[in-house]
Amino acid sequence: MNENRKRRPTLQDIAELVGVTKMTVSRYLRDPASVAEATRLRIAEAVESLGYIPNRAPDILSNATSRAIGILLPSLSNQVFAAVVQGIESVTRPAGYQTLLAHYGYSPEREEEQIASLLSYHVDGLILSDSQHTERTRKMIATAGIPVVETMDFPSDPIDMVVGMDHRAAARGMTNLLLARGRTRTVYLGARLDVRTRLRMEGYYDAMQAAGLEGRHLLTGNSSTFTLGGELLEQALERWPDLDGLFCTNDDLAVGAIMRAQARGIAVPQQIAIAGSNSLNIGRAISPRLASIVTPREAIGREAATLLLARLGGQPIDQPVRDLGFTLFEGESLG
Amino acid sequence: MNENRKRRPTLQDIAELVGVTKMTVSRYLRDPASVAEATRLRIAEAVESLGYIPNRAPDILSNATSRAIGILLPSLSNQVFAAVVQGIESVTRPAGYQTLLAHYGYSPEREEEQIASLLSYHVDGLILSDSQHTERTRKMIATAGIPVVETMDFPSDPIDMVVGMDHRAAARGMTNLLLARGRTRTVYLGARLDVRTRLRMEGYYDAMQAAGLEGRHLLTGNSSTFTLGGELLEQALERWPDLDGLFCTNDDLAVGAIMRAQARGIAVPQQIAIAGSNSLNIGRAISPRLASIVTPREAIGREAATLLLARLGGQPIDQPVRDLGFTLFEGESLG
DNA sequence: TTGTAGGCGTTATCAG
DNA sequence: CTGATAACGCCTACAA
Repeated sequence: MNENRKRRPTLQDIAELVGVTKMTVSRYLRDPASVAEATRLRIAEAVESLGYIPNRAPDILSNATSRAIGILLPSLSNQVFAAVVQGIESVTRPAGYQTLLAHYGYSPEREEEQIASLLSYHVDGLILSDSQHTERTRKMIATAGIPVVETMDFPSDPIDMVVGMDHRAAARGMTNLLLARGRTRTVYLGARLDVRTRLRMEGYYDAMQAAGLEGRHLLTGNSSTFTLGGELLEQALERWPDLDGLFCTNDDLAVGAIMRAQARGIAVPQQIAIAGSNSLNIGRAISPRLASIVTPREAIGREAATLLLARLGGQPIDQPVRDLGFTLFEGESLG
Repeated sequence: MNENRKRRPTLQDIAELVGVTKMTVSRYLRDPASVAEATRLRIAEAVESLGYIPNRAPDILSNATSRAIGILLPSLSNQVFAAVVQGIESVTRPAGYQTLLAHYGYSPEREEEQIASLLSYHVDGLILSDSQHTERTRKMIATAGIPVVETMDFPSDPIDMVVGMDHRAAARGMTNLLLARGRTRTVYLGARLDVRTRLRMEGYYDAMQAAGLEGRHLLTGNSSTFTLGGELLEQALERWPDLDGLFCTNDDLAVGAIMRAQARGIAVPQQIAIAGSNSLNIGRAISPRLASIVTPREAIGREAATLLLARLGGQPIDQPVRDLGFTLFEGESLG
């Protein structure tokens, strides 16, 4: 349907212009010093004038290698993953690896499609952001035989390498902080159920039960927004008028809850203590500053990329599962 | 260096397993009905058991077409572009087109690299998010001969098609709203200077000057964060203690400024009116609700993708530059 | 319904 | 330092 599209210049076109064979041009492109000076200058000129664009397809076809790695993100709108990508690329870019990004809206089926697509481009490795995958995803990865790093949490059945942190322990820690401040009627608020939300809820219940308290939670399938945090606060208050604390699965919900509380004249933290997770910038800007789990997301990205490149370089990996830990930021919202 | 990597199964492998030629397998994969039933079942089984992964390289190589379009994003952490991508994919996915995402941190040089990379994969079209490009970027795109849509603003020298809105007029409108509320000493706050920040500042000055007032602005090269909004507020107050309004280049800064003002006991909007741009969810969650320019970002994505696919389908484009307009949300932060 | 031949653009390999 | 040849995996075109 688009027969009129100009054919792109190839090595052959450059070669003809210069009067050498494409082989010489190919050499020039990979290492200019490998051709004679006179030839070099003429090729350089021809490449420039034709606006040559390299074509990866033949290379991929014959090498089955691409110097590209695929990154799978659950969501583009979650700040957390922007930081992970930054960490990854701080390692891959200097090493000359390209990154191909794909997102899948937290859906394992969509993740499968996206992985199939990346594999069809022969990426040399994959960095995943989830621990739940379809059977076909696992099989495709096994067939491709490329190294994989699962990031963020710890899969019960790892595909290959893992770089994560213990969300359950972190949530336990944060819940204990709330308990230490005397908050015994905390409610856990969760949105779109991804693995991390569930793990944090488990950590919350761990801590509550260890303290001899029953926990309470409110979940929704909607994706997290600030306004949703406000709505969940209202719902929680209606259901449990005596609540004295909120532990939110992320900072978006938590900040939304703080704002709604303040708008309604509920003092934070005096009447209700509020904690979040991920420690986004907005939690530092709001007053009171938001207590939050500090996730080492950029470090996770860096470490994942480092492991992957090490494996691609044939180095043995002594410790394929790495826990990057976490810290708790107490802020001013716990009382 | 990775000679031990398993070779992936090819059509040939499947064919040998089944006892047909790869041509038959190829046909089966594209249209199972085109193969005899008995053959079909045996091929299906073999495909499954080998975990066959399609390989795009040969196809790209021989067709110079990929059914993929490249999307260039200035930043992964800016919510605005997540919405644009969603709009694009709501059109491209049903049409069977893949999207390849690349980001360039607002740097034209990095944009150039990323575009080169996408072109090397033979994307069929490009959707850009900026109007400033290097010379080489323009040349590469011309050489590739593929359709391009520039989105968000209106380039003075468009490459091809354009889907945007008038940021300058929008900023003029918002400034006029501030003026209508009697705010004559408004300051414009800008962060990392991209084209939109500059256009909005121009719109602000347009309106101030039309009202016979001198404008004031405070710019920084840092990227926008909520805490930065607070800091800029402080700086502005120090420099112009009499300021009665802030117009921020985006909602992040504006929300940060509101929070800092509130923490310092400055009433918004009574003492200082505050406006932002982009109309993110947080502006609706905060109290007072933030006045903001409502940018039709998802619509921009949809329209851009629709134009691009129309062109790829060979349809004539009657109107290659489209203005999707804007609205102003007054919220409660203007007084 | 299935098979054969040839080509897409590049690089590895071997010659000169 | 440069050239010739073959190969990568799939699809189009043609043939049986």
